[in-house]
Amino acid sequence: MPCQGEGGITWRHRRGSITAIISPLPNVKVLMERSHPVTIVDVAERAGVSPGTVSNVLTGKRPVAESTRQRVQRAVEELGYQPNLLARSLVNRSSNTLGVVAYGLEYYGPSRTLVGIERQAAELGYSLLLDLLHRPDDQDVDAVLAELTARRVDGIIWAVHEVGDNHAWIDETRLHSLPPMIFLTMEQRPGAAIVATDNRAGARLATQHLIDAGRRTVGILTGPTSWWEVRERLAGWRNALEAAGLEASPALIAEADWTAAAGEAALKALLVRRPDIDAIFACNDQMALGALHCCLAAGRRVPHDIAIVGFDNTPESAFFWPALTTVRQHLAELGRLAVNELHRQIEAQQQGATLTPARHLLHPELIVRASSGGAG
Amino acid sequence: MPCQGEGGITWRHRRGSITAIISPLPNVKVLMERSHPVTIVDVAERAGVSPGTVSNVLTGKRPVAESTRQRVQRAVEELGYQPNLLARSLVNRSSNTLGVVAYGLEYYGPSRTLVGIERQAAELGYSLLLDLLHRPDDQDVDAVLAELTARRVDGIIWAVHEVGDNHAWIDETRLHSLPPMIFLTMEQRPGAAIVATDNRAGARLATQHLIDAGRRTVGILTGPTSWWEVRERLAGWRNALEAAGLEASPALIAEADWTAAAGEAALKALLVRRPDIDAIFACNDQMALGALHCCLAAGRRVPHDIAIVGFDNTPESAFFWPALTTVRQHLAELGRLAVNELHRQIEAQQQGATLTPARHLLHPELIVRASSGGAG
DNA sequence: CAATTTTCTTAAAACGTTTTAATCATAGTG
DNA sequence: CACTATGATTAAAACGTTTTAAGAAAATTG
Repeated sequence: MPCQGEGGITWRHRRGSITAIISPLPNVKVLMERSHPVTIVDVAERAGVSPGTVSNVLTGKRPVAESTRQRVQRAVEELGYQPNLLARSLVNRSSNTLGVVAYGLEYYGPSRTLVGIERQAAELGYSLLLDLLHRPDDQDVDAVLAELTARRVDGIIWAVHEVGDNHAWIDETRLHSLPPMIFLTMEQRPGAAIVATDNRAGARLATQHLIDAGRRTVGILTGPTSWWEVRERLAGWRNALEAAGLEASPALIAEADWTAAAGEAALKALLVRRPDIDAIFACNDQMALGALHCCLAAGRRVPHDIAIVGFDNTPESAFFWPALTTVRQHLAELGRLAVNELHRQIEAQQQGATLTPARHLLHPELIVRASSGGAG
Repeated sequence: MPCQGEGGITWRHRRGSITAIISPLPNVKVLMERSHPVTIVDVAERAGVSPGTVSNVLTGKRPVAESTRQRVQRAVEELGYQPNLLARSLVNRSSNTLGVVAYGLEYYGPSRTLVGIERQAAELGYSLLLDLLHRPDDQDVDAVLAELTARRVDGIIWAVHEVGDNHAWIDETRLHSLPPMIFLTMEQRPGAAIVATDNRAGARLATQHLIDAGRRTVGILTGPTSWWEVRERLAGWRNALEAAGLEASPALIAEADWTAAAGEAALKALLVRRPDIDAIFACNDQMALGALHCCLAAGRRVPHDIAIVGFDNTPESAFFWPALTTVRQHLAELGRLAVNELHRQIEAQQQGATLTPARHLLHPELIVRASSGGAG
């Protein structure tokens, strides 16, 4: 029978023992030279209780007498005990960790979204395991998913743009063997929760603004059409123009690769084909910058001869020359929402329920500046 | 004695059993309705060996007969077994994980660096645990460090700018209770390994370039001087000017907050004070953009009246008007180097050795474009 | 005051791996 | 053939937690 009180110790010492120097002053103890990280057993010994009781104090899941709680707390502090989350996760079958698979972190959108994800995750008590793809379309995705499940993440956020057929990577059966998962910017399909910006609405907003400003021949500068976002923005552009009875033909479309350099070149070629263009909707701010450059070089005044609208509202866009009218996405909010939704799914699953996967669409907003002539 | 061969099973079934449907076709087995994740014991049962042997096959750390290896491999595949890295980490006392503490991920530099970190980490087989600070200077850093050590990361990368006295957060005694750690962009001090861009050299490069172009009154547009990087760049600017016998007085310094907006305002004020300024070194590209804007608005021609050089070489900088001369850092390389160095420290520590902490300084390079008149 | 409930504690069994030391074949020696 | 190497395999003990079921002490009751 374990003896108690007076600091009696019944738990066996294992491995290197703790050398405690008890200073002459009462209640002041200095620990030195621990040869191994302190465990819950060490704390239990010092507090004269069982490991189970220490656990109860720490997790607060079950009642414990005030006096022993204090004794344990003091032992924890004196030893500088830090629980081993690996062990805890192992027995709990939950790591309090979310996996984030992302692409293009060096760009504005994804990094902003990641910040939102991290914040909300931290708020809900999750840690983040980060995996980056080097290309959106050709990578061994199985390896990263295997890695994440091997680490027993509670959920996965898929923040990779839908490009080409990469959405086929994770089919429904695959999804079945994975923890709860949420997709950012990916086309809706059964069994998967989604949080995304309404790209189509954003493009409509931009195009309608140009139409309202009296423009009649609105070209579009797109990213690669293998991207789902691009196809959505194209659709929005087409919608707005057709609704206004204006031309929305392929002849007005120039495809680039998201960069300012390519944007400049693509617009240059487009203007040769269609010198009558009096407005451009660029699918991101960088290509819009390239477009501004192109116009400047070609002697076309912005916005007098050509009005330009971008997409993203990067911080620099307000300082382009002229300042860029653009579409703002709520990127951090997107990330927060994704985490919240994922959290819901996780909790539901832990309680044995299954939620019907939600689908959130965030509405972008138009920021009017000089490049569209709209700022007056 | 455990019976072997013929698929004899000696390992007890625990929890929900595996229901295997053996199809009429030989060697084709379909598994259904597993009620629990498959463990190494399940694999062992199916292969008719002990868990220890399965472990030996999987880790390859000890020899195992070819025939049993194949039997185990097949069992692994048939069951779709995925090792539980939490359990493995627990017994190995190493999680194959690096903690990354970062700030300002929404900005160009940090996100680029993170990409470099992630790549090299993936290459070396580490997973990344990401923690973001919301501000560089006032946060409970203890909590994030505790979290990382609780998850038993093998090492920590500190990618937070040194601002104010935040370097005091992690003093040498604190460092002693942490896993190996490497600091990005932090002033050298004993006991800590460092990888950073040579900011001073970069600033010298930029300033010297302006001097060589015949400028005589070179102002500087800085970020907050509480940042270590800013103080370094200021020093480089001063070095170059003093070496050339030119003025480097406080009257030529304008402080802003890294944004284009503040850069524009700060330069405007500076030009009122010192209308004789004929060149500006801006401590990042965004403030340089603000500076361009300011000059444009004030009717000062760039580079004719004022030459401007930035810092960072953001992709957009080549498309500013005029195209921006700037200093390029090798940000991704910085991240890779940090991981490599940290990896060295980790390996050394695991072998009981201690490395003297290294200090890498990366040399930035000057990218000459139109804004300094240097492009011809 | 005996009987019963309530409140705290605890021993022991998980969780899913790896590792150590021991066992057991098998093959190689003299 | 007895003996020793050699190599493959295994039982059992870690790793550091939480949880379950049971037990002990204290508090409440009749």
